[in-house]
Amino acid sequence: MARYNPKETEPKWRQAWTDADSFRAVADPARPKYYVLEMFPYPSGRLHMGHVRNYAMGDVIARFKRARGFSVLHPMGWDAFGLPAENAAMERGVDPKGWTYDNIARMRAELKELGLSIDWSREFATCDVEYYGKQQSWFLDLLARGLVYRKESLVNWDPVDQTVLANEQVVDGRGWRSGAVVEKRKLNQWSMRITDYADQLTDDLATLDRWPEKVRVMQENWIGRSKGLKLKFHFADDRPEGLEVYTTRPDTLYGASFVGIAADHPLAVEVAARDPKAAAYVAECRKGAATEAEIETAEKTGYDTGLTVKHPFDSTWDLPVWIANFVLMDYGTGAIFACPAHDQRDLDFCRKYGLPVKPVVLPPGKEPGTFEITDEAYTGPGTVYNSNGLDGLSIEAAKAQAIQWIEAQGDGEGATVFRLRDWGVSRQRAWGCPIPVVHCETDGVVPVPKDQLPVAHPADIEFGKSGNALERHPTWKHTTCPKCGGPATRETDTLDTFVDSSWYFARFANPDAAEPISKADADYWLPVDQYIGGIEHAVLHLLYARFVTKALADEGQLSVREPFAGLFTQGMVTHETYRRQNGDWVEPGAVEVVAEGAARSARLIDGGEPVTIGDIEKMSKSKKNTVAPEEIFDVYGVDAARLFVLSDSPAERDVQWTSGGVQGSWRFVNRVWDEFDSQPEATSAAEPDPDLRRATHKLVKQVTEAIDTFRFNSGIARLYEFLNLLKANPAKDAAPAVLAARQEALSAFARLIAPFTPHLAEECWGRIGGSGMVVQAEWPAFDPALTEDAVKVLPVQVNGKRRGEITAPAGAEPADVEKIVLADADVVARLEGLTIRKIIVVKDRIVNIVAA
RNA sequence: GCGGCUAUGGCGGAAUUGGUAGACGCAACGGUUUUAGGUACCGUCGGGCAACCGUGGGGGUUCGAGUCCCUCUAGCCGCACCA
Repeated sequence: MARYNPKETEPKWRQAWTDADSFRAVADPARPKYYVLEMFPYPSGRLHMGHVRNYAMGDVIARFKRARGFSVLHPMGWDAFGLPAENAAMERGVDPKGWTYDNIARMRAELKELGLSIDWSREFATCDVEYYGKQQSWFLDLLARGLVYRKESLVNWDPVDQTVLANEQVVDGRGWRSGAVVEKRKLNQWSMRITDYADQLTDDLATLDRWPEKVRVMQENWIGRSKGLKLKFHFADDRPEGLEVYTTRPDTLYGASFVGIAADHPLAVEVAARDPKAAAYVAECRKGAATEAEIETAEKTGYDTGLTVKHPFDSTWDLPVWIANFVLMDYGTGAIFACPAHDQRDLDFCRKYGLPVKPVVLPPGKEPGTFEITDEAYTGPGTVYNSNGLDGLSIEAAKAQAIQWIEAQGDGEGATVFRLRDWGVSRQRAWGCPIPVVHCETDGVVPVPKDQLPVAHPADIEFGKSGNALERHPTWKHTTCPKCGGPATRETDTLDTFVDSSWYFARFANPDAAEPISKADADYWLPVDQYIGGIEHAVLHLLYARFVTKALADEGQLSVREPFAGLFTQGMVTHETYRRQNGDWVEPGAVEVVAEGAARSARLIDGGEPVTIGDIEKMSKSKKNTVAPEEIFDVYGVDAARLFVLSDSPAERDVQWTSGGVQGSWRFVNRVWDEFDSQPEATSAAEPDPDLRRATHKLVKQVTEAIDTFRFNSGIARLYEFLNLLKANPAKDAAPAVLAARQEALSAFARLIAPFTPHLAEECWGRIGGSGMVVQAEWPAFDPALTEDAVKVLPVQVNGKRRGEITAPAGAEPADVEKIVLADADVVARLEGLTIRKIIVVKDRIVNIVAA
């Protein structure tokens, strides 16, 4: 059997594609466009199996769409700013810029080895000054528009690393890197007004019908739109201003027991100023619970301020005002009214402090006299009662009525409240996009004029110490005010790296454009037709990109209002874990796994020490359960590796890497090559064998549909199946009809495997004398009439149990099928002693005889 | 607590969307070739001697259910004192 040699063929074909410039994206108005994009990588320095799977998926789609006549854009870039480069600088004393570009060079080479159909002419990194300078340009546009602002806000401050940390970088109250206890600090921070778009970002989710439901739900929850009432309670004493609360349950106002305010509420601060006990309670609350688990179990506590407010519908009814630890200052108005009967937290609180509990919603089927609240609040449907004018109304009607009354009284109005907060984009880090403003003593914050962009990093930036190297630089920040010409200092904060990735897809439309986004090119290419990436970006990156797209569309810089028409979230690559007796993790390459029947055990190859086989987990350095792609490429070639990560699991689920699995893919590669290699050069002019011919057309249909629906594993299974069929119809000593059918089959097969194993496909295509390269060939077409078998095997059931089968011509009428069935000896034997009640014939599918 | 998803052989998973459950692959077992093999090739492979039984458990709809409905259980993911 001819051995396939990927070491020879794979580099050869990659060079051929490069020479032919096969993957250059051309905005051809005569052809439909297709923009395929995988989330661009952080240049960590090495390619891992997760990259292989992610980019292989995108490549399947890109090659498939290209073959189907689309003008395809499939670009690649680098999400290159960020903390790891600065950490490397501190740990190893290297320059972040040099470190990053070295990593990019290494990873580019590795990615190119994957044989991806990428238009490399569009490549850029977000740390290229040509890129972040354009980002500064549109940042200034949003600033001018009021979508960017600066305000003092509470941030997580790491006192050792001297920087702000994102919430995700705070683990159990400590900085993830330094281990220092994180402080809350008030700092002037730049923010983007994403909350201005909260409604649109929610509403437009409904248009994203090619996004996973899961991601849409996550975004919807994250934005957290709720509709209710903002209502001002008047104080019982003669304080002029009222106390504003937010509620989604105005229907339960008659069930109110108290009004609760957050410990940080201005009123609480005021009370604390004159009441030492209140001050002590507020201080206690501020310490607060740090972890989620603590919040979960934290007891509801409160402090009675002694103040009272009047019930909005009954001026003789006074409600006490409590400071309560479960009321949050940064949601709604920082104050609530509590209805214990229909809210569990309020109930817990009222039971603890002996406050009244009055039900005002009667569950269906309950009597007013007998319904009682014990230790569980009732939040279900029902009819409002105990509520004067609202009595008898449904919850929805009572909400509307209460809001109407409050509005008529001038005490408030129906309001929409979001959980989404504005996006804080300031980072005290040098390795990021500088924020292009200066601070002038006379003119305050002044934007850098666009003709002075980019605001670039200084060349002699000194990393290697904690804190912001831009701040520390001796000269960089000193400049002159563009307005008055007087002395000024540059802003030394840089932008969150999520800003960098919030528009890169639009820059790919034309990475050389003078303006940030070439409108003409973006109008052709955008939106991204298929975006592929990890579920971990379900909220942050995907939400920011949607926001920036809308903001830039309102600026007139873009036409689309949604960046990604289709989204696919792929699963991870996992591997078994192994541990030595002392608990140390061991890499798979050092372990030999032995199977005795179903039982498996493992030991070190070197020395034979037994090792424990652990859980299957995401490949990670810390658990040492990684397999280096280049080692796999070296043994089996790129195609076998690509094939395996796509074939063994559905694309949205995790795939478990196994050495046996990739060997199976490698076997397939060889068997395919052997099949092509055994086909004689001479062509057969005979009429093709009809069965093989039909199987070929069926295969084309199945693989086409599988790729279209991201069911790569199923498509590959069909290819394996078909290869088995070819083996059963070998070229050796074949009849001319079979040889002719094989010609058609192999021609289709080479093109069908091309998205998955592109190098092998080229080699096979060349072997059977295909014209040009597979990358230039059209996707095979199928004749629908030939995708169905001419003769159908129909299972025959008696009372729903399979009792035999018959063959009938495709499309046979039920009456004719019945005749065949009733003439079948096996079936007749089964029916002995029974009376046939009914015969159900589903055309081309099944026969069921109902008999008793 | 709220929201979402999942459950099929020893394992990953298929199943024309209500019509032959277990395709395809891995592992295992048996064989052939080989000086040898952790190679390659061929074969067997849900359970049961069988009748039959089998898609997490229980119920239902239907001529027919892995697929639809109700209910329970287990696991995974996201959010979380959000008023």
